[in-house]
Amino acid sequence: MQRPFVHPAVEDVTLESILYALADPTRLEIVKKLAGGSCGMNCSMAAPADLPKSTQSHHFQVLREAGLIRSERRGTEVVNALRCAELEKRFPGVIASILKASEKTKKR
Amino acid sequence: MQRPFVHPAVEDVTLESILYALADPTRLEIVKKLAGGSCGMNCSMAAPADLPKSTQSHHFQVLREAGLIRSERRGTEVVNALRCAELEKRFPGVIASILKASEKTKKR
DNA sequence: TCAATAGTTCGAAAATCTTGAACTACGGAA
DNA sequence: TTCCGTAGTTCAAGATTTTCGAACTATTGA
Repeated sequence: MQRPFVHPAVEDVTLESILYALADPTRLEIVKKLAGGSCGMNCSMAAPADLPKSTQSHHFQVLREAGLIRSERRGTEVVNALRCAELEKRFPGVIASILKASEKTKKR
Repeated sequence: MQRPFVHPAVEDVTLESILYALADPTRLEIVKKLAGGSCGMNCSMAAPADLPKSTQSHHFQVLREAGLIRSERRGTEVVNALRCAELEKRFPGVIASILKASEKTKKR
């Protein structure tokens, strides 16, 4: 827990890592939830309720390393936030259109 | 080879299957190549040159079942084409923005 | 009819993912 | 301050996916 989080610079974020991160249903779920709330969210808040913590942790790591989220330790918890603005600048429309599409799709 | 190809109806295509299919570097490469040419392309044409045929075949199957491409047998070969228009209607901007982003990224 | 081309199928080795168990860090209570 | 609970991480191994060689099928052209 002491190791600081590593976030890639926006210019180092690759499209592929983004797609890879979003291709997992659980991670897409997390991203959707983060996109919903305006401010950051801790891990257990953003992840599906029944997901084992070790799996949670793994998914957040993938999202972080892909450059999709920014994580910050706040006491005992970790606050995660989507890097929307930066990513929109780097890959215009990609995240936005995916999030929009995912909203339309979810009511099923 | 006799089995006919199965293509999902547009309305059955899921965002997740699309993202999953595109998240693989090889498959993204294939999709980019298909998006480049205006008409269909056979498998070996669209796939990276050195990719084993069995792997090729697998990737095309994934793309097909995800709903990204439509494949048709033409004599001994299979002609593949992106289902752009349909997908644009179902998931506006998703494929387009990804393709655009991938162009920007590729020059490296 | 035969050979060549284009792709598919199968099975097994290699690579990834998932998760329980044990652990670390921090904050609050006593 | 020490102890407990909460939040998250790490590790290792079992489960799942991917990859790809080898053998196969279909179709075309000679």
